[in-house]
Amino acid sequence: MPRIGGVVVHKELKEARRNQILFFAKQVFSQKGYHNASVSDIIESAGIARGTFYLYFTSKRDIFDSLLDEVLKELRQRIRPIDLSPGAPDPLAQVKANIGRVLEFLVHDPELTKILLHQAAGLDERSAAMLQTFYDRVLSLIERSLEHGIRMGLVRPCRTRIVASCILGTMKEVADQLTTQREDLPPLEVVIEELFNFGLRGVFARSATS
Amino acid sequence: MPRIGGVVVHKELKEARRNQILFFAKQVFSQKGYHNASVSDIIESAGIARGTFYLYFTSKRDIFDSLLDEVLKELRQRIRPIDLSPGAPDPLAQVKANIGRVLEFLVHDPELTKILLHQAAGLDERSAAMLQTFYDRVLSLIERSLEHGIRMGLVRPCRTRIVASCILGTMKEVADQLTTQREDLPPLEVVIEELFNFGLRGVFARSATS
Amino acid sequence: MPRIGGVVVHKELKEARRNQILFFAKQVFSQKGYHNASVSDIIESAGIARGTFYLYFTSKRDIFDSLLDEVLKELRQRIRPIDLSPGAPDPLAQVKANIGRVLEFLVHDPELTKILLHQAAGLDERSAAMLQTFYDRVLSLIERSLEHGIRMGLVRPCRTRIVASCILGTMKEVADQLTTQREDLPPLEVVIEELFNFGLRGVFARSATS
Amino acid sequence: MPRIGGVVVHKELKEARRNQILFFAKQVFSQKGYHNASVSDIIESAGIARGTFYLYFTSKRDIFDSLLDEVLKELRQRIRPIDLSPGAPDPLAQVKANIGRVLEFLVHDPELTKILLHQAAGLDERSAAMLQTFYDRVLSLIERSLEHGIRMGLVRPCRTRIVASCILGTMKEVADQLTTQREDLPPLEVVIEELFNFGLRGVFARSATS
DNA sequence: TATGAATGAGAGTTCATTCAT
DNA sequence: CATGAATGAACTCTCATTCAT
Repeated sequence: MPRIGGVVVHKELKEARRNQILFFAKQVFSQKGYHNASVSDIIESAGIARGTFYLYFTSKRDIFDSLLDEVLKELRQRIRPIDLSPGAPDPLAQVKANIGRVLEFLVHDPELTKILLHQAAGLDERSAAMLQTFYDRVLSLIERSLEHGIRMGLVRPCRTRIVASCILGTMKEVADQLTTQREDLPPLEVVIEELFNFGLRGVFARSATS
Repeated sequence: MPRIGGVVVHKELKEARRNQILFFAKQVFSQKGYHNASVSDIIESAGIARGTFYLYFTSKRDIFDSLLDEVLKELRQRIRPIDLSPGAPDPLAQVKANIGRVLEFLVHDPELTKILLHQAAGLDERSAAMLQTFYDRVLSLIERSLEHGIRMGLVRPCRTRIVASCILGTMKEVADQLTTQREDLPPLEVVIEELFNFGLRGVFARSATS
Repeated sequence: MPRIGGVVVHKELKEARRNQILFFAKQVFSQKGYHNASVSDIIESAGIARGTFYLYFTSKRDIFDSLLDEVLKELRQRIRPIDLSPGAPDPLAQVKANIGRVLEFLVHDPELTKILLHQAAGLDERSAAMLQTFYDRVLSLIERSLEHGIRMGLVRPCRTRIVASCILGTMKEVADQLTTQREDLPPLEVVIEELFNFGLRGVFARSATS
Repeated sequence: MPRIGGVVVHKELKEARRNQILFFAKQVFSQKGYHNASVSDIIESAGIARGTFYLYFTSKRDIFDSLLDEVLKELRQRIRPIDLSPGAPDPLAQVKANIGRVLEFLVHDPELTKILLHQAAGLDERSAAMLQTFYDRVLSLIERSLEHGIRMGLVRPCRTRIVASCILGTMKEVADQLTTQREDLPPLEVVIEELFNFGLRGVFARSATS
């Protein structure tokens, strides 16, 4: 028991230290960008020695990837396929819940959002591939939902791939605005509502008559 | 006269040389990203000497900014406020024309698009400010159009700022997909049509009845 | 008594531990060389903690010196001056015995031999001085033997210093070959015989007639 | 012509610069050893900037290898197979000439000799392989000469491989002594003579009678 | 105007050593 | 006595920029 306890405490401490460094690296990367952020910046802000950094991460790139992994993993958990089985909640409500879970997380961690939206995009092939994989999965999910919707008569026939891109784009841009703009932020529910309505009905006043 | 002519020819030559370097830099930046692209990469692909580069540009950053300026300037020209004066074309047609002009350019110059969407985003404060200014102008334009539309009864009442972000987001994402995906590209007109319809009517089948 | 016994046992344990670490360090140094071998390599292969290492040795250099000391001390013991007192064995037999004792040890501990011949040579002033001292002693011993031999009419007159170097060189090179070549090793006695004959008579077929 | 001249001068200048750096690196490596010599040491002694170094050599290792290449190449040129064709000089004279050419070069460039004998030996697998190849070639050459000599009745029957090692060893050790000892250096001819005689006749006074 | 050798600040990374537990 | 997390000096290498030709 004490032995195990010791090891556990030990592991927890290591984990805690690692998270502490990750926390400061997140700030630094989000503020200065990957390339303009130096390992020196990170260790200074974390208050650790150079060597300590390399005790927990194999390289500057490694710690960046850890952060990127973190966002993507969290987002993957928050984006759930629409459940169409009998007794499942209203599909539209499920869509709205997805939007809510995603935006909630991104707004709650603006640095990670910046890293996802601004830094990871143009870094190199490696991160491009990570993002590609992630966004492709998301797009496929949206596309399939649209196809289901069309079959059910809920969604109007359309080029699902293009429309899926549109929907992804609205999410990205709104998330970006929410994390960049420091003022005039409407309550998150309002944003979600607007986002949802825009995707559902567009901007036209009486689209049915057109 | 010959003097003047000489100078003019001279200036034209300088301009041509400059554009030549810009052309190759565009390829290099779009492919490798700002930081991973070295001045060596640019001068090698342009076939000029190191010193020559600094005869036309003051720094690596300078040439990148020139490229960024180029996209933004071109896009600014292609995005025109909706003309509501009597005798002007149908507002919706004007909107669609705007979308068309923008996408046309971006698809026609995928390298510049990549630079705009991927590289410029997380570079530093400087380029962040340039983009901010540009996108703010675009967002304001969209917002004002929405407000007009609401007043005219064409557009349903909504949070115009958020909806403007949504619209901007769809444009960005679709442009990105168009320039990244090398295959399965539908004809540009189809994309424009889908984009336009999505913004106008959303995805809902019979939104009027809801 | 138990106290003393305790201390003795204690000291023996310490000594055993020390030797254990020395043993693994020997493998590591001989395989990777002094500089490419890290303290991490040593403690990992020895299965001890970082701090433990510094309980038994003051530095990486210290443990290397200990190993070097070990070889030199052993070799010094195995190289014995030729005993010319009446009743002593045949001088040539004594020479051959010397060769035998040295080669026997070096072949038996190839790692130490590698450290002696390859690592210690170009390390720094410190080890250079250790080797210098050792080899000088050996050379002097050989030289004095040659002088004796000349006086006794056994050895032809020659520049004893240079010839001593030659003899030392043959020993070094043969030892190196013996510990480097993993195959085709002739029996040690054969090697000793050849080495001895070469030093004694050279390669010439009938040197007496020349 | 002027064009070609320009290019030639240019190339010559580059070559000169390279050699200049090589010259200083040689001193530094021979004095401090590969690992204790830093690139800073080299550029300081050469009086050039950090970047300049990497203009002429790709890495610290690269410049060391260049030096090692230099010795080995030169030595290969100076070691010539014994010519047994009719009318060729006396084989023994040829052997002595080989010894002379090799020692001459090594004595003339003691730094390179130190690098060859002390630094390159225990550096790593890479340089070990280079040396192995070189020494194997030399050993084979000696061995073949011995075999010829045996067939011609000039050389007494023996284990040629072992004896070849002995001969190589005498050369190495004598070269080492010559370049290490700063005083008491006998004239090179004397050394060559002694070395030659030792290899030929050994140390025994009248080996024929034994 | 064009060149490209030279520059040097600054980056990421390693590793022998220390010391609180 | 044993541990291993923490340290930081020192290393090699890169690359935007300059300037004499």
